[in-house]
Amino acid sequence: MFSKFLSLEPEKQERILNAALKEFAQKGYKNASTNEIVKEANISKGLLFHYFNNKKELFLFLYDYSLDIFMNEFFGKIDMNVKDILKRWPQIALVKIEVIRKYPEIFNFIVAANTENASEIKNDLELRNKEIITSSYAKVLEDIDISKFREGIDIKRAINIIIWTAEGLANQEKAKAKLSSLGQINYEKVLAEFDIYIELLRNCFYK
Amino acid sequence: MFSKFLSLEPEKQERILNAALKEFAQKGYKNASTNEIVKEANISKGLLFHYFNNKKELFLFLYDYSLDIFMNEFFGKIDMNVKDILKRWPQIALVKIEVIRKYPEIFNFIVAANTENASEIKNDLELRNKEIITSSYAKVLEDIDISKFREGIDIKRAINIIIWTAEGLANQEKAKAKLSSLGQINYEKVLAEFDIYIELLRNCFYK
Amino acid sequence: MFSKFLSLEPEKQERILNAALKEFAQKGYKNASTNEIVKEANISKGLLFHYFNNKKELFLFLYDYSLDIFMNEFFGKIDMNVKDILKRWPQIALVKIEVIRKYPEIFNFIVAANTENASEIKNDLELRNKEIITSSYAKVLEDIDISKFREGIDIKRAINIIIWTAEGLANQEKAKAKLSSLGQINYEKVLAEFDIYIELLRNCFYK
Amino acid sequence: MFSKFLSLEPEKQERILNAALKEFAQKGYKNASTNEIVKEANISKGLLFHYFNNKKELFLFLYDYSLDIFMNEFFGKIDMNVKDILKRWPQIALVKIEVIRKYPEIFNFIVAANTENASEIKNDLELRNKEIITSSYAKVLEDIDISKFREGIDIKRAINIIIWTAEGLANQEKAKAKLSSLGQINYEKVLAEFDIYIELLRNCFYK
DNA sequence: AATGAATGAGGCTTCATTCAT
DNA sequence: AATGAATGAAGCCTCATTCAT
Repeated sequence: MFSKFLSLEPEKQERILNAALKEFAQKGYKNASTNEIVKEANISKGLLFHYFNNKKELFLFLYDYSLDIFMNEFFGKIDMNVKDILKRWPQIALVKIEVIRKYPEIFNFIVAANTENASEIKNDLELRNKEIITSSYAKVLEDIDISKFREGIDIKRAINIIIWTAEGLANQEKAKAKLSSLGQINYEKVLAEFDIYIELLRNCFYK
Repeated sequence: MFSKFLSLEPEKQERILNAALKEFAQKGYKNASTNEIVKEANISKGLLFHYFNNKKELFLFLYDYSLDIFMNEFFGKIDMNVKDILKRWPQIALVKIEVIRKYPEIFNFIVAANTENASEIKNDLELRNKEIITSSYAKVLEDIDISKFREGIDIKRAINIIIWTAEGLANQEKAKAKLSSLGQINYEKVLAEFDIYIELLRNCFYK
Repeated sequence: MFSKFLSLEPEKQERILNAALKEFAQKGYKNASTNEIVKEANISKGLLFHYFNNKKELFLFLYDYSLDIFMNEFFGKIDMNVKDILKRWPQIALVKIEVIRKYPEIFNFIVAANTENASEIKNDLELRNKEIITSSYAKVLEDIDISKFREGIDIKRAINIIIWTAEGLANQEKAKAKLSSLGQINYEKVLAEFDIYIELLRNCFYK
Repeated sequence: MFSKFLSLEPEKQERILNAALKEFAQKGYKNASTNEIVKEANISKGLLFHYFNNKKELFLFLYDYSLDIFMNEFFGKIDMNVKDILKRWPQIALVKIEVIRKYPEIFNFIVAANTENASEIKNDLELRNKEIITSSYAKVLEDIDISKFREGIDIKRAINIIIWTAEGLANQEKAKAKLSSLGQINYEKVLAEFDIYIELLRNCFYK
């Protein structure tokens, strides 16, 4: 399908990927201009369509590519031997942070793609996400040791609370960072904060 | 600024607002067509620009207008005498549901506006949201009775967990509804589920 | 449908029609350029699409318009009181010549449209032609006096021979004109030639 | 001129010719895509232009090639010893049918090429046709026995009527076939009909 | 105030042709 | 001879915005 593009010299591939990633992340699908992409990538108009046929296929290629890199990196780094969810969870947060630090543009693109309204791609994105999200959640929660939960606790819902707390904290910190002058997240502080919440939840749910 | 528009006969004002609300909610900022808006509102092309100068100002006027209506209705209905956060919170959820049911188009528009990437409006939206969100959170959490919390509990963070759990549950149900055949949220079921989580959290945090 | 265009000042309408007629007649549907049309008509790009939505609708409007003018003029001038086919036929040929002389561009366009391969419009043209051609033939042959035919003559086929002879002659003369230096048909000569054929056929088929 | 192409292995030559023939016949000159041709022929883009320089020369080479094959086959099969035009003519029709059945793609291409409006090739086609048509007509009518014609008959014009009748009938049947569900010509029926017309004309023109 | 014709820049996409390998 | 990546002009069409009436 995209063999023409994939057999390109890596340097050029990257130039095109980065240009497209950046343009889509900044402006969204509809507003992104293929003109800008080719200008930034320093290739001709025709060449982009030689590789990707049309704007939509370029976008979806980029999405699959980004998700692939992100997920591989992510799951490659998680230690599934940690069975205690309150220990695995901080680990996952750490790994996620590392991956974002390693591929910031890719992460930006994925986030932007999912805060997107363009009807042309909505279905295709949802199709891809449905599968990925459910399978990722399952994987991340796989093989959790539930023996540590206090008796009488509704374990399924307790786990949900743990997850939502983690997400909530992450979003809060992101929002704070946006408001601050630097726009940068202080990861060390976040992790420390994270530990406090974990302790709080441990007292609630564990024996 | 928009005095010309505001001194219009109310019926015509509404026609224009509804047409624009609907178009933006359905298609997003960039994809929305001023042509469709004037056709739906049954006014001339020139008139729209006579009132609002350009598309962006129309959109932002609509956003301010929507937020205003929504917030007024929302805060008008909340009973601030309920000081127990685990009781106020379900109340807030109920009120939110009522307001959404009363102004579905306005709510759709606000949601759509915030899942929007168009670079032309991103900054302006964020500017508006920054202020609103922080002040709303403060208001909703005002005057909470913390005497019920067990001793030794980190109250500020416990409240955060409560909030994030509520948000997490809401998002989960929205996602479920999207995947289901109807696409409709069963509010009664959600509220029942909500109660279970509240009980779980009460056992954790309260005396 | 095309009310916007039709309520234009006639001078501008004509400018646009002529420009489009000429471009399509010269280059065929696919090869014709809307860019050239607007340049020739001295209007902006957007305006053409404001009137006609897209290239195909412009073309089909032109076709219906051309056929309408041509047919009205044509049938308006034929004297249906002439019942003898060998007299009506030269009359028809004469009328056709007159109409072509009056609207040469329109005739050129109709001919060009029908020597056209573009798949985008083939169906629409055939749809229009099927109806027009059968009804025209019927009208032109309506009420013919067959009492003059010799007994034993297969009248239906004899009439076909008469028609095909007329068409054959007309095509031959057109081809000759194309080869000559002027490219112009000498109508007087053609009519004289026509009379000779009519006499020949009268001797064959009539009492 | 095309020596490079002609010194190719015949199998490859044929692959290219058939691919191009098919594409042009189906889509017309302008609409035909050199991309599709090279894909179908399984050669590289560059090679096509190495052999034919450009699209136009490819098309005209194909036209000359097709006409050459068609005419050779056609004239090779006609029995010029049949001197009676009313007998030679059905023979010619039969031969034409045989050749079309033998080389359907070539015939399709020739027909399509001549119902083509593309300005780039119009002149070149007309140039080629002018010569071919006049010389073919002369050849086909060569050495006709005119002694059978009744005295007083204008023989040259009578022959024209015979020719036009044959053409008229052929076109009528083609049009009928197009409208029918199958789109196929029933050759046996056409030939029977042909015989009726020949008898009619024999009674008119022959002693 | 109100209209809607008119603009023209910019959008995506196609395609014959070239050229380095 | 043979490849196919690369070009860029030209194609059709959209759309916010302006302006004469």
